[in-house]
Amino acid sequence: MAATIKDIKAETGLGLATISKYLNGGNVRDENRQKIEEAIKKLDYHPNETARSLVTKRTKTVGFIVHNIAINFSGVLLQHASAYLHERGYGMMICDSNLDAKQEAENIRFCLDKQVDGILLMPVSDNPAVLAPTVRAEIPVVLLDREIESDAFDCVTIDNKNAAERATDYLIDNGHNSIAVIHSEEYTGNERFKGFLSSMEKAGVKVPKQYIYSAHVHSTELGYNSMKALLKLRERPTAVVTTNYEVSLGVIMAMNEEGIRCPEDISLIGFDELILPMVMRPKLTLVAQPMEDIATEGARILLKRIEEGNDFPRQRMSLYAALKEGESVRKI
Amino acid sequence: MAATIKDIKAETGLGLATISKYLNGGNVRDENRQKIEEAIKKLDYHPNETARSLVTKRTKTVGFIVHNIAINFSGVLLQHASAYLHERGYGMMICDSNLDAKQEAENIRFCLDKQVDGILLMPVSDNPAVLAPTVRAEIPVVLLDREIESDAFDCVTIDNKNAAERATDYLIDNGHNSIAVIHSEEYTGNERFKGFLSSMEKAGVKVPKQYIYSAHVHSTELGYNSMKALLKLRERPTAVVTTNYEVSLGVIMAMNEEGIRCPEDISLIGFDELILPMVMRPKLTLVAQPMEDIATEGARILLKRIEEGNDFPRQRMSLYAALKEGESVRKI
DNA sequence: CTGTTAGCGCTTTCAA
DNA sequence: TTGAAAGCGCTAACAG
Repeated sequence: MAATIKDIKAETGLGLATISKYLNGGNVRDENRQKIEEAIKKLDYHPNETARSLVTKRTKTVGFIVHNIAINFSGVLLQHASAYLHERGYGMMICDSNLDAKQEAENIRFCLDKQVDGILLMPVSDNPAVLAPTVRAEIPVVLLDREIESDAFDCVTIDNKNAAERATDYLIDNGHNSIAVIHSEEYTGNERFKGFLSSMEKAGVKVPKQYIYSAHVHSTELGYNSMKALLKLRERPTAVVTTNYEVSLGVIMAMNEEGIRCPEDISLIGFDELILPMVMRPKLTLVAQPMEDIATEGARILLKRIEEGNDFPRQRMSLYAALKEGESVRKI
Repeated sequence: MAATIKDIKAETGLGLATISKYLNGGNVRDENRQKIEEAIKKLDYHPNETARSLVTKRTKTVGFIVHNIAINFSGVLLQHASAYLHERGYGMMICDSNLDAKQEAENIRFCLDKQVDGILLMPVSDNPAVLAPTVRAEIPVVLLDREIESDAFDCVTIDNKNAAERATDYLIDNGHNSIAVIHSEEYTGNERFKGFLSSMEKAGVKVPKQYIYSAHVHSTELGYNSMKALLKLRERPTAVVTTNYEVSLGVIMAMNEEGIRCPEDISLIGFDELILPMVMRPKLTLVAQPMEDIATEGARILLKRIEEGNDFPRQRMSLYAALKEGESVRKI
């Protein structure tokens, strides 16, 4: 059996309170401090965090609920959030919603039952109702990557619409006006689609229906199938905008299979500076999300709410995402 | 404040023990069962898992310590392990060692302090000493992906040496005998390197020194730099074996930059069936690790030890990794 | 600065 | 089946 504070008491002859005080950084007479430290070493004592949590009502653990843990984007966010939290003594309970709103709701309940101090959520659902239990439990939630229509939660996203608009502007500035778009109907996909439309409208270019592809969620298949379809058209677009990393991969697959060269035959612009766009040839021109900032800002806000209470206004951060020029866009 | 079992007691007039029994699936008179269920609904009661853990000495949480959470391979393992564990009511506390042995040791301590019931570890260090604290705490550990020289821990890996040997055999069968290898000095890198050498020896082919590249850890840079160096040689190899996914990416980057065609100019064979090899052209020929099996077998063994105790022998599973033919190897 | 005491919310004997 | 009581390991008044 692991040593408890009582064993330290027996070993040192001191009172429980003194030992507890020492453990929590309080002032203890030097002589006693030494005794305690010796006993701790001798007995290999480590405080039981469960017991501690029961009385402090703090678990020093936050839940991180991810819409899809298998994708690279999540891994990078996880990495930065986890580094930030660990440095501050917090652990991270991870839950994968697997793109399923029902699983997401279960995950929220799960985290609450585990008494997490707060939740970092990359939402699947856009329904604020799924978060109702967190409100009742008075557990703060920070939304990452996607927003939910509700002023009850902090959130950290990028300027999705604007970023997509700038990306499309870039194509137009390079002489393109026959541009297709492949997007999802998720939050980010929709916002980015809006940005695309806005740019096209601004430029006075009409977008034919057969140049718009979409599906419920972002996926490699969506990109692949859409690109295949686009290539069957009599009038092919000269450029394609994708609203997500996986979609870009699918598009590239399809282009490769059909022997289409990029950017000579068709230009491409996408999202997210993950490993592939750097490895690919040509280098993909893309909108680079500040992933580290999204993660650490989200974690920072969450810890602030946990440790300083709720008496500051909701934070809705929209970070700037820069366009990084690669070689996948041809000047016409 | 959240409702407690005492509130249920007050609401129903029943004893604490009866309610607790109900919560834990015991037999309760139908009439009382109804009362309890009503009260639970009315008060929105959820058992406090922290309190529960304190008395049962079970947190129903396992630690998952990953050598590097940012890479795709980890994400996929995480996905499968998390699905398996959640289904069985277990949570997952995640820690990233960031390829640093010191952080790994801290993570182990962290998990132990959080009273996890068991640990899934993708190790950075190959020193069994880092695991000493888990032995003292009598917390079971299952090693994933990499082994540690010690008969104290279960582990689930693939037949690394054999897989690399088969991959190299494949090159040789296709007429190659001028083959370079790029590996890390980590466990998997070394094992796979051994397999490479074994195959070459079997075929009676000598490997010149300048065809062997290595570094401490697997990385895109290692692949990139090594390939660049290889391409400067007067006598270039006709094929390259890499011992890891990231390394392959680096190799491909270098080939692209130098305008080397694969497999026409140089053939390539690598590890791990993640997204890139499927998107690339040509499709990469590779050793596909059974990632789902690694994760779920590891989790299965861990839960078995947690729930059934330590009275069964150490498990050292070495799963078979199949060679998947792509188009990156040319027949000579 | 130190020690006693009373819980945190739950499970678990044990007797009824 | 039920309930009273003890206690998991710790912190937090409070009095000394």
